[in-house]
Amino acid sequence: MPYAEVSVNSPAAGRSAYSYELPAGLTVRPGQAVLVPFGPRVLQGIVVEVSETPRFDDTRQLSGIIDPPLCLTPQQLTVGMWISRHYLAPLFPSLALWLPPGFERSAESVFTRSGLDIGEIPLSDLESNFLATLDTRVPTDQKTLEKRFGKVAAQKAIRHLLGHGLIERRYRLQAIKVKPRLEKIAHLRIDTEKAQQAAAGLLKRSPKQSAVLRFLANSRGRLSVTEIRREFGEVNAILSALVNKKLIEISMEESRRNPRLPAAVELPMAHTLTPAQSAAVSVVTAGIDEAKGEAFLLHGVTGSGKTEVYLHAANYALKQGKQVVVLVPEISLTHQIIERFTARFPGRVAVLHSKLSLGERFDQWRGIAEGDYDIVIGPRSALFAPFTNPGLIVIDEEHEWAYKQQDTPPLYHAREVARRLALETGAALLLGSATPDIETYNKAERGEYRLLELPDRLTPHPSAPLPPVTLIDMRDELKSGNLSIFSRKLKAEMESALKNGEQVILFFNRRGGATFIQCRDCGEVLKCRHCRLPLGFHPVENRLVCHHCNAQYRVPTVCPVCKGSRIKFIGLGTQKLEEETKKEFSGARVLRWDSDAARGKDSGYQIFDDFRAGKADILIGTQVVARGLDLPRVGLVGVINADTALNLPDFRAGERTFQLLLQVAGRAGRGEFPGRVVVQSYQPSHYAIAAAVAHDFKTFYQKELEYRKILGYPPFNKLAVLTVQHLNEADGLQLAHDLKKTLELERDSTGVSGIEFIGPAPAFIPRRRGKYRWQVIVKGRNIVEFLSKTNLSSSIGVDIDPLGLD
DNA sequence: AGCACGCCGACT
DNA sequence: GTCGGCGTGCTC
Repeated sequence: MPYAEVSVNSPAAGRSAYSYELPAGLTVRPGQAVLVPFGPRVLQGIVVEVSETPRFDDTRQLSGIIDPPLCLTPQQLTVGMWISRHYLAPLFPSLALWLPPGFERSAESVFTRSGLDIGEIPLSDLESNFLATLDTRVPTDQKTLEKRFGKVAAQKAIRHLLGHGLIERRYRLQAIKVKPRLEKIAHLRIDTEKAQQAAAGLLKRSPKQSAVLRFLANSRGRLSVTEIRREFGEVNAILSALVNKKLIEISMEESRRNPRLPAAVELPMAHTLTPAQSAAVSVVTAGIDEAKGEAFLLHGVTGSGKTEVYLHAANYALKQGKQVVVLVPEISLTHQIIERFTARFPGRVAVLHSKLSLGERFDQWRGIAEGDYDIVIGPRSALFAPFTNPGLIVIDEEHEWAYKQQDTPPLYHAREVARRLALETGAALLLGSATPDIETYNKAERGEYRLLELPDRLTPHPSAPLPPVTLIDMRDELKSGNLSIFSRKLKAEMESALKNGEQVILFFNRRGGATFIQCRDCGEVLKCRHCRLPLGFHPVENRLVCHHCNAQYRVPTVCPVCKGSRIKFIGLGTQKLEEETKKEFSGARVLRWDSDAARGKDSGYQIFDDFRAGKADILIGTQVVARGLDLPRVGLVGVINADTALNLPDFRAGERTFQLLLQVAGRAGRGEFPGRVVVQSYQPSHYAIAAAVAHDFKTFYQKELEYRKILGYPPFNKLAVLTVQHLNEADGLQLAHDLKKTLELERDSTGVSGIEFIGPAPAFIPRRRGKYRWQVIVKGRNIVEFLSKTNLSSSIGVDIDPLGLD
């Protein structure tokens, strides 16, 4: 008798599949979406395996196949299961990444009144009221009842009434969330020639009918009623007259909700490539042909034409009848790349992202599944587009942190999942960046990825070099009595740029602001004695705390290095910077673009467009202004505080700082004006800053790798963060200690070596939803293998390859 | 996530 | 004695 191992859509199912007996006559395939009984409910599930022997003795019968039928491909199934294994994530959500938007439906309770008489049973007013609202046949769902009687009261009443057998509970899946949209379509019942004749005949007596008929005939005999209405106004009577004359027919047809894509002019592929670009393209196209899932790292300085390489490689894959996935870090900031793809491949590009409505996302998904589109662009989730034969996966700005899923398991990294998907499907994987991730570059160096370089910058002036960078030591400014935010050099450069009609970008590094303490005389940042990571300040206890090992220190009054007394909390906001800028440059028009200013759906674009259109002279911004924005009138970029991000308690702080500085420097000199950059820093000799100023990725990479090696950070070890939560702070800490001890015992008893546990320490968000959170860091070679053998309680959060250790 | 089971305090 | 609070364990 056949059995199915099923991943069940219940938080309780965890990482395991459950065994079900197949009812006689029913066959299912691995990947199939099914319904299964789970406790008192019937839930959604995905078949992961079909076998003759169950993994569990006491099986129940599988309920049936979900309608309409849906089945993951073997590759999708394999990748989904890999995600669950590798990230120690629950199985169903890992597989569900492939499911159409709105597919997941949980079970809800519904109630009917039983035939039982109330008799002597004591009921409160609310309970009799509650009972009266229920029908004996038509069930009412719990949500409605909770809305009417209040959540707690309803639950109490349910319990009481159920206990006395006055009501009955059943379960059903939530209502379907999205349906295909139906649209009224008018089409001709006669050929277009006859329709033209009929229209001529109608011209005298019914001119409007005649016009509508001609309009239809001129539109290949098919139009939606909405379109006709847009042209002629209210047309219901006219259409029904035409229907009565048996000239046309009206039917309901499925239509697509189309998200608005940037309107783009069609552009041919004719663009000539530089020798470096065409060399890269031919290597990638060979990879597409070989279909072995090879990975390529395209390392190209800002403005070296990486997108053109993507476009040519994509064009090649499409010509082979294959599909293309293009991942971008955040959809809202990358509409330039969407524009270029839609211009080159009009009508073939689907966009999938969370700002679309559920209906739009559903329709894009269906369009992809039905072959209407063969390119998809979107953030990390676009990787899970339902392509049957992907030939190329592009990850633009592959170093970006947005590719790591945060908060909701599975906490996957799109780059790593794309690697698995490429290996499974044979698609070529193309990672692009001006500042590759250290781990990615390390893989390229070791030959796991193939390195492609674009060393030259393409600007209107073909040989324009990278913009010269001046590094200002802010300690010198202080010593010479300049207490302003602006160094003398930056101020002078800004004045001359403004006089020259150039635009200026001021980059302000928000990350790390006010969380660390620095000496304004020598630039020293207070660090943990054990971990060498900057200490965070906890105002409540007035103490300095290491977020790595939880060591605590008193706040010193003098600098431990230079004995100076000007120890300061670094705290400057963009708003303050805006004020200061307006004060110092009174004639200039200033715009601010940070996450506060860009809250609204489109206001980010708005600020960008305004600045690009020359409506302001100075743009002040945080991370967002560093992205790949093309602003041709920017001559000068000023970095207000290059080093604040260096002082985050995070081993990737150096990498992050380097990436940001290089990106922001790349904004200068992309058009009419020669670019230059002024970088202000309290730690100008730090290798991340020195290398960024020299535009020298290689040197930075080597220095950073040395540092990672000494401290045993990735790529030399793998990391995981385990988080425990508890309502009580001390109990939570105790739990975390217990966890660490259990894991240490486990490690020692199984003879595993090279794994260490650090902490417990407060999590970066030490309290969330009323619960205190403590974390234990796991560091070592085979930590995933080790952790999956231990049976961690499901209440412990696991983050494999965390972004930072903060 | 729910829900059942089961053990302790407040009350008829 | 009973009702009902929420700690613990289970769902093939």
